[in-house]
Amino acid sequence: MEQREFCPVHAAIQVLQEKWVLHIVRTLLEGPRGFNDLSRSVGGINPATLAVRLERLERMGLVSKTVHSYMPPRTTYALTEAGVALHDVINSIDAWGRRFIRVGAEGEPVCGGVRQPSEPAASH
Amino acid sequence: MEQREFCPVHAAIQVLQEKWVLHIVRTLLEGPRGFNDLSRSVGGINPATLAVRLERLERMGLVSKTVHSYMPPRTTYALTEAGVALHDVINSIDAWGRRFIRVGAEGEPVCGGVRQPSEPAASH
DNA sequence: TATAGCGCTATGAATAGTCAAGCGCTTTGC
DNA sequence: GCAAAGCGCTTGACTATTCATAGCGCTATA
Repeated sequence: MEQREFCPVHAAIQVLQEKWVLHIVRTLLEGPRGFNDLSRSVGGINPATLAVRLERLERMGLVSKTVHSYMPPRTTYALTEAGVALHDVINSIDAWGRRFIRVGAEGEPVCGGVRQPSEPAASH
Repeated sequence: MEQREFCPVHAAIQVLQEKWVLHIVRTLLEGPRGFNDLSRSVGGINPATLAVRLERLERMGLVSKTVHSYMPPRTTYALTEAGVALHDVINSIDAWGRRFIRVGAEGEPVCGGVRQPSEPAASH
């Protein structure tokens, strides 16, 4: 598509904006997991989609797949060094989210300014 | 979908992983822009998609829209305080990308180990 | 006068993601 | 000893999202 010079930020965003990728990375930062375990931890992801994402992430070198046994099937997915390095990205997203995201009236996320002490905190 | 307690990181990721959102934010961090200008700067985004994204981001409070005149149409989109705060997120993505992303043999992005300081990274 | 540009919206086609079911096989629980 | 649950996925049918392209009314510039 684009023939302009290679821009690392642009490329990084292209990877990270793919649906579920950040969720997958965040989950794997807690430790290696098997396919179904990962699926459950991420929550709501389709196995077909997860398989496609994991294959892409593995080809990119963000995730490493280890097959312990074919039958019974036993596999673990873990982050590579480049994947673990996304810790900083997740951390800054975390900080931003904690500071700016609240739940709106209809459950939709809303970004406010700095938290006012007067405003009620969303609590369940 | 999920009925578990509100998790700000999860919510933040949900917002940021939507296609084009990070690109839009990154562009708007450089300054306010009109619709077509923004479209060109982001590069490759469909106007229909951009319109939907901007409306959502505006409703969320990440982006503010200012209509200067209806005819001729003149509008600018800018980041709110919450949007500007994403500077840190973009920065860490930038750092990660510069350090770990290279171009593979077929033009596909690949994540390698630590990059040599001698190697230059093109900026856009 | 002609052209290009503004901020969008309307189409239909292409692509991406989702749901549900299920495979062969082993372990676990009773 | 036998049923049920779990493993890592795959398949096929469906839906949602994104795409390319065209165009609107109008004005500012050439």
